[in-house]
Amino acid sequence: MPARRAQNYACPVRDVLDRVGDAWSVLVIVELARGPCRFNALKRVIDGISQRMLAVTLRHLERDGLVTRRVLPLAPPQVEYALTDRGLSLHLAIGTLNSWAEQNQTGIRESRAAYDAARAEPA
Amino acid sequence: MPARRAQNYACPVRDVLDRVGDAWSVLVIVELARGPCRFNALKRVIDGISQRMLAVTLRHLERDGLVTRRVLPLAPPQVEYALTDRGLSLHLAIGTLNSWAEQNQTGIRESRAAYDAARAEPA
DNA sequence: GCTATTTGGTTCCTAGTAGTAACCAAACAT
DNA sequence: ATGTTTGGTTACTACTAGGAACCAAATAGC
Repeated sequence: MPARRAQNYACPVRDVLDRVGDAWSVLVIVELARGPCRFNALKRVIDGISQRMLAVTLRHLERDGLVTRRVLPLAPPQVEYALTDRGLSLHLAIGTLNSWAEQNQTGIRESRAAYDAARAEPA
Repeated sequence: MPARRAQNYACPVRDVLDRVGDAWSVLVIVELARGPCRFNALKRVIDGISQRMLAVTLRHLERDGLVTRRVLPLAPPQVEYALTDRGLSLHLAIGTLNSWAEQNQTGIRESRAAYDAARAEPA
């Protein structure tokens, strides 16, 4: 368990990234930031996610108090998910990271290309 | 490749998280933000990391232009790693996330405990 | 009445990869 | 000449992320 030892490191960011570093959490949060949404609606809009991964992701977010789950007493029972205040504040924090990403993605792509090119031709 | 499809989603954050969401990258960046550092020095200070993971992590960061690698022409050749300006700016962006984590880690722990307790006793 | 579809999941299994352990090679020290 | 430091690479494994398939209830369609 190397990640555990890393947490002895007392680095709070690691906690966040353990939750949000996976492929889907951010996508779900961003989508829910637009407003509450039902399970299958989320599944449709987050293209490529499987039912299982959406369910797992939502459970995690719910457990951390980032998302609420509300079952509507309807015929085919509908479940509405929404961001909590905490989830909303995380969305803002992610926004910062997003800005950085937008400003730097071109530069990063160039760096990668240069790096790869340098190894490709060790002439 | 679900993560790929997710990137069609045109979500720049995902790019960042793909690089920085792993267990070690943030730790390395935080450590290098204190100043340049050699390979084994990093290995010693980042408790629990293996040689391979440190090497892999540094390669990734170098490829993205976040870290420079400088070989010192000494007897047992020493390699000094340092953050680039881009790496430094990422460190700042991570700082935001870190603040959020510090402010919310208590609340999150409580949410988790409450959630787990609720499932434990489905009385 | 019988089938199909929508709701929101859960179970089972596999493929991929994160991570560990072991090996490598040069140079200096003892 | 054996050991230790430097900075890795290679070979292997165990875990888990994630896809495919299944489940169950109710309404809609025919």
